[in-house]
Amino acid sequence: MDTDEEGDNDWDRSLESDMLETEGSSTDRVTSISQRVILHIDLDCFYAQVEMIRNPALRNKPLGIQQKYLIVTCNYVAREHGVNKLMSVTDAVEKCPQLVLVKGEDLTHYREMSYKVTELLMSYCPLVERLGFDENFMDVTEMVERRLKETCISDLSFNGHVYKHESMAVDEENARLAVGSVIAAEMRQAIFSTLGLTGCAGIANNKLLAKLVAGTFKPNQQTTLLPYSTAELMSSLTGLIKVPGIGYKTREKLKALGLVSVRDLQLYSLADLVREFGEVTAKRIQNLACGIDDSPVTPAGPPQSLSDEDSFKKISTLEEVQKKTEELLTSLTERMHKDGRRPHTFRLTIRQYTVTNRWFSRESRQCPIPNHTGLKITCGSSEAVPQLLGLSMKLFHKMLDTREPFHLTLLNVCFSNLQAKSSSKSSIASFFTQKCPTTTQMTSQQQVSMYDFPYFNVPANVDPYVFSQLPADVQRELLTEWRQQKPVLKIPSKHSHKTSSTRDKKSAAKGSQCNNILKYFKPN
DNA sequence: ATGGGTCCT
DNA sequence: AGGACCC
Repeated sequence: MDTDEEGDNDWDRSLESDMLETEGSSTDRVTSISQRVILHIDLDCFYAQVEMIRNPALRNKPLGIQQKYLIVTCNYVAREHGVNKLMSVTDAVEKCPQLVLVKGEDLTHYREMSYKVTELLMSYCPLVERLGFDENFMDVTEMVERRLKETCISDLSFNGHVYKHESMAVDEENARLAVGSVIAAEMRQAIFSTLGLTGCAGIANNKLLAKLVAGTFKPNQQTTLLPYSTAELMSSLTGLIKVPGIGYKTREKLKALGLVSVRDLQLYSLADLVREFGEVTAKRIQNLACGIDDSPVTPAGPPQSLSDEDSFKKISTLEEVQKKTEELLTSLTERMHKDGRRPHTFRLTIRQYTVTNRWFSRESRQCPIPNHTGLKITCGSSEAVPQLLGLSMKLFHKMLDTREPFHLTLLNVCFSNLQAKSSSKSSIASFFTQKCPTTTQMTSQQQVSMYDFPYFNVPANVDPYVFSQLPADVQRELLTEWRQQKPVLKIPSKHSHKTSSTRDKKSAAKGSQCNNILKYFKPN
């Protein structure tokens, strides 16, 4: 039923849409050079891997990571025993009585490892986008172009699987993806040898396809999608909800239109779809169903918000609310202090128990953070928590009339509107005004060869991580300038601490003076 | 669901 | 402030 043979038109559209050239260009050569090469790197059972690194004795045992009554993920030994993600602890232990459980409600270690992975990837190529804690997209198009110029096509081969092929010769058409597959293997190897983590990679011409194809061989494998196999990959999806970008609500609306399969959505009238969703969304979801996705890889910076939450069976008194909120605030302010930036907005979120459980919806109230409080958070003063607790209770009373009985099942505290506490200048501007008298050397990392080093074309005195934090258009502008000229900007290199000209790692990790961006991308 | 995150309306 | 999406 799901087999699809005649729908060729969709794939012609797909190819055209991803081309950078305008419609007139139809030669194969132009087509192939205009395609992006996107990697999706997806760590295997991430929380379980982190716990197995923390305690290697868990390696050969079935391991489940428990949050409340749920197994949120488990290692592959546990999966062999029939344990799966998001199983209840009861069901999991029934399936596998020897299952070892590790509590995973505190995300600190996972978050730290997650940023180490992103940081490592960014050291090769600045265009890295995070998705959750365990997935990263990379746009390696420029790296591929550079390598291709110095590589003979006859010396190339695909690394890992090629979707729906047992083997694949490299020719001019697929050479760029082949180079992408080699780069993907290097990224996975770098992650494994420096952090001890395994993962999967997908290599394709856009994010959607890279992500989907990454999942076709698991765990610890990689797969490349050739453009002409797009139709097969998309129609292998068992339902519209499997298309990233189509979530529960959209699936339900599509179901109401009679659309349940990917193919249904591909072939549905766009005009009718526009009537339901509006033009932008209609086009986007129909394109997704066709494997078309021109969304860019947007480089990750430091997080836009920090939050801490806890769920529970029941909280029904003000005292309990106060106590739980204080706990949450204590850990959140600690994290915020380590971040180094100053939050300007505070939000309190609750979830109320209701019998007619309207899809677990939350309510929130937010307010500006007064200057004196914000400063205390950032400098790590113990007075910050009581002040925030005061704010929290005010917000709480805006949501609930506490003269009436209440039943909460969740509390969340969140800092947002995070601003670098810089001295008058914007933080980005200040990077470029700091002077660094000595030119520092770029050292290669780990087993990475100099040839591969990420910032091949950025000046040696530019910190790659700082560079990677700049908006993409600024990056491109600077790269263009640097290609033509000597660098005009003086920026302290992160490697310069080795020659003692800047802060060492420890003071950088501790120091409240340390630049906020580096917090997330420097080892602790 | 859990304990986070993103961006858009 | 809520809603959609992602893990």
